[in-house]
Amino acid sequence: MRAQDLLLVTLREPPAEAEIPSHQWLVRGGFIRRVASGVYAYMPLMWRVLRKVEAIIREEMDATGALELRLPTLQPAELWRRSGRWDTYTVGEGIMFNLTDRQGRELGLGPTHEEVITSLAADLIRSYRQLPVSLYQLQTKFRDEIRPRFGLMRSREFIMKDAYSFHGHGEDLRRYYGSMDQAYRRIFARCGLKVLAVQADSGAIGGGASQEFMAIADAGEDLVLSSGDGRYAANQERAQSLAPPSVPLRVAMDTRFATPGQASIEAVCAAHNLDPTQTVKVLLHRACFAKGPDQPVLTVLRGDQELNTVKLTNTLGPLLVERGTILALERLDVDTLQAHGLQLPVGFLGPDLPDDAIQGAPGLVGGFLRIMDATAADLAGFVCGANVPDQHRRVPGWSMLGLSFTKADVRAAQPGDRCCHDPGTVLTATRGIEVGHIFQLGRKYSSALEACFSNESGSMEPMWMGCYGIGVSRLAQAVVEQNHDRNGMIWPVSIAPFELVIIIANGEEQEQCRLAEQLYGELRAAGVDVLLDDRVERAGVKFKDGDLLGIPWRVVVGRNAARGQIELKTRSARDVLEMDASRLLRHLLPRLQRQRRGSLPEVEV
RNA sequence: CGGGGCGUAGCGCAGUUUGGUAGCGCGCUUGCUUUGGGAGCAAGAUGUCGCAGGUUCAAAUCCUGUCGCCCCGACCA
Repeated sequence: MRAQDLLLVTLREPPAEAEIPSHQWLVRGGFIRRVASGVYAYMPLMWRVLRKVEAIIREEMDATGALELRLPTLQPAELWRRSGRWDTYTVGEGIMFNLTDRQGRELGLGPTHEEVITSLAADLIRSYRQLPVSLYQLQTKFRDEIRPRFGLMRSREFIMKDAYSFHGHGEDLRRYYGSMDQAYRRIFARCGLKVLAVQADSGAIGGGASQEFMAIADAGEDLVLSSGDGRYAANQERAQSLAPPSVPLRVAMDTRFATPGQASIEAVCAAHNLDPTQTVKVLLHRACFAKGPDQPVLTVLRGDQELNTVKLTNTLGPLLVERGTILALERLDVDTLQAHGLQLPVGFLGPDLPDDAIQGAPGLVGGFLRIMDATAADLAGFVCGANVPDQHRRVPGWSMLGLSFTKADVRAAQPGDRCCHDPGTVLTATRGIEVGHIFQLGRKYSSALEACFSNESGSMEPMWMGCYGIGVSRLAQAVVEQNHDRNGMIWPVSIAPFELVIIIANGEEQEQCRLAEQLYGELRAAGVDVLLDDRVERAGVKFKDGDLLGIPWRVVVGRNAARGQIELKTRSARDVLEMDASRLLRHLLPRLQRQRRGSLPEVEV
């Protein structure tokens, strides 16, 4: 490709819309252009990168025995109602773009494809003899993100690889899940991405075991907690740890004491010489369900602990199965309570807050569902609010309150906490970008959509399913986030838009042009993905653009062209190798061959 | 959805407080010079000041409404 023909438009200044380096560089380099909030055009350079990423994914997916296909983006609501996700995805999370056609039929733009693939599998798969089957596609997905951010990192239209596998028994699902785990590690390594595999929450997809692949980056939106020994890593949404021990508090008898204006744990502790671990905190939420009334929830944690709302949500679902999926969990703080016309002594609430405290609030029916975290349950004596303004209470033990709680792990693990598998090690925090997620779905969707097969003994049973996603466009940007310097991007050879750029230092020098054209032809003939910068620009501009675009190899044909001398340089290193042009291919090709495989360990033949 | 901010040339921005001929830098066009790290000089082109109403002799500027975008929070595969 010649730079003249590339419609290369680079920007000297970062656009105002871009916050993080990868977003700035991609826009400055002319790789992407914003069309609407969270909607981007992939320009020719970006498209070359994406196609290389896709090629790597195809190779590795095919190697697991998966079959590529293409499913529709436009999907009928009826299918989503059968799995019970239409409401979750449209009304609840509101993440699915949906529309009504001219005949009044409701449709959604696919944010994911479990429903479609499962109904197809139900049609096509009849017998255990046809299993296992794994299907995948590379396709545009649509999600109406509340707040699109960071270019391709969180966009409303993006490219995703999604795969779905069907199995005759759980053991085969786990086997294939393991091989997808390995395939994913190979894909990311080949793309030059440093990832951390972590235990994850399954979220709205649901199901059993799941693992996320996090590209390590400060700009990442997820917090990963991992142990120094490499044996444990989890998304904070899901992470478990040992809370610090509490400071014992001996309470002889149930007493109230005045805490004027001390509406926070810190204030109470400071004024009465208490440790936060000697207190309990009470949080109120409203849980909204697909069916039935909203549920008031009262959660009790030890005073020094924070609530993990994902864990709380996951706890509530099974407790109230009859109300269907949880659509929202809303914190009832001072402002919200006032908006509902409730006057509660916020800051002075106790675990025994009576049910009638919230009577009269619109939409809320019945008493509290009371959830208690183990950190609170383990306390013998503790201090809590007395449900009266400016008063707290010393309680000798939980039996005093005569209440029944559902016990659950709802605390947020924190960096510095001791690990469950080895209290001698502690968790450290890393930020990550979720580039892949694999799930063992089990039979959730196959049961809902009646995707059954006849097993060896002739009886019908739902198939076991797994699903496996990679954010393709996000991955490409994550590579830039991990690989850039102050001059621009630094692409790994395996997914670079071009492997090598030839810069003609002075386009008016006949010798330079002639030698550059000759090398361009030779490199192309040798199968090298080469860009010839033949633009009528000064050398400085071409050098700057070459750095900005991050093309991994650079050949400069300049003042020594008449003597047949060129310069060879890599984007990442400073040193320049001056050599005779005739030696270029012999020097370059073996190195390129190695780099095209990405950072995979060498395989001996 | 709550809070904050911004919409002026392709990009980055000033001008708005205090109403009075539409500006700057980069980019673009032409010419000459220059030619190894985003060149110099000269001449030029480019705007429905987001949109719609209103106030006024006069609106980028004041008022009302509306649309879009960004940031923080909430939320989030």
